[in-house]
Amino acid sequence: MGRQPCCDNIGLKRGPWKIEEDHKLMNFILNNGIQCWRLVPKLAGLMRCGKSCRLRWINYLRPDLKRGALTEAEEDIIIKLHSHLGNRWSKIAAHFPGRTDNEIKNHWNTRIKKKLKFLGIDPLTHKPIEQNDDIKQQVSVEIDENVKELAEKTLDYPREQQNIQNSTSSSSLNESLDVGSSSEIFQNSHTLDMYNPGVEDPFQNWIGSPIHWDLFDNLEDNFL
DNA sequence: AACGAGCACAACCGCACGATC
DNA sequence: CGATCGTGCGGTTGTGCTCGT
Repeated sequence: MGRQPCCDNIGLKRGPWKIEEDHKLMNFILNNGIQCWRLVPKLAGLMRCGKSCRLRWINYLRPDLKRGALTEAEEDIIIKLHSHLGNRWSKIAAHFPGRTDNEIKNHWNTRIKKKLKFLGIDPLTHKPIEQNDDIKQQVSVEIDENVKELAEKTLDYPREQQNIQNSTSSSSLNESLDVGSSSEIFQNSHTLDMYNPGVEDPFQNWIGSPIHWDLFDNLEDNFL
């Protein structure tokens, strides 16, 4: 009883995809479409399981994928969405056409999580981490001293900083995003910096306020 | 130049769920 | 109505690259 595995692993290739394999899969799907993932590798002449082909297509080969690092603004939206949706990466990714759930999940685990922890925010609850007073004070001092360094080194921030600092207008922030729906989301929600009028550096303001999440609440209807 | 640590990302695994038989 | 199938999802692991020593 129980489910059969999606494929027997006998004779099937695993590990990183080669360019020839990518070409085979890409050509097959572009010419024939996707009827049944299980049949795709057989018909395309690949020694992979259907699941592996599906993953490769979704996360890497799809023509509509957006390449490049996630922007600071996209990170903000991800954090907000995560506070509402939790680890439902596919739901979060649905707000970023061209981005994959895997990509967002990886970005969360490798960068945003650390960023939040560093700022004293629990990535799970999105609330300030409970600490005794001594530790709180110590962490607070460390954060103050390291905020700039964090922004400059850890977060690949300067590029975005330039974009943001060059203008306080929402349109400029939108221009700093790639075209696509995240940009549209920002246009619809009048951008995040509308909540901090007059603040030249939204990032500095953001990290100084653990309850910054409240500022996002008005955006909820636009997202959910 | 060689090595190891840390990091980012690609890929795999196992489970859940809806559809179909 | 239960068994099976196909697919999607989230957690985890593997791999390759970069950087510091």
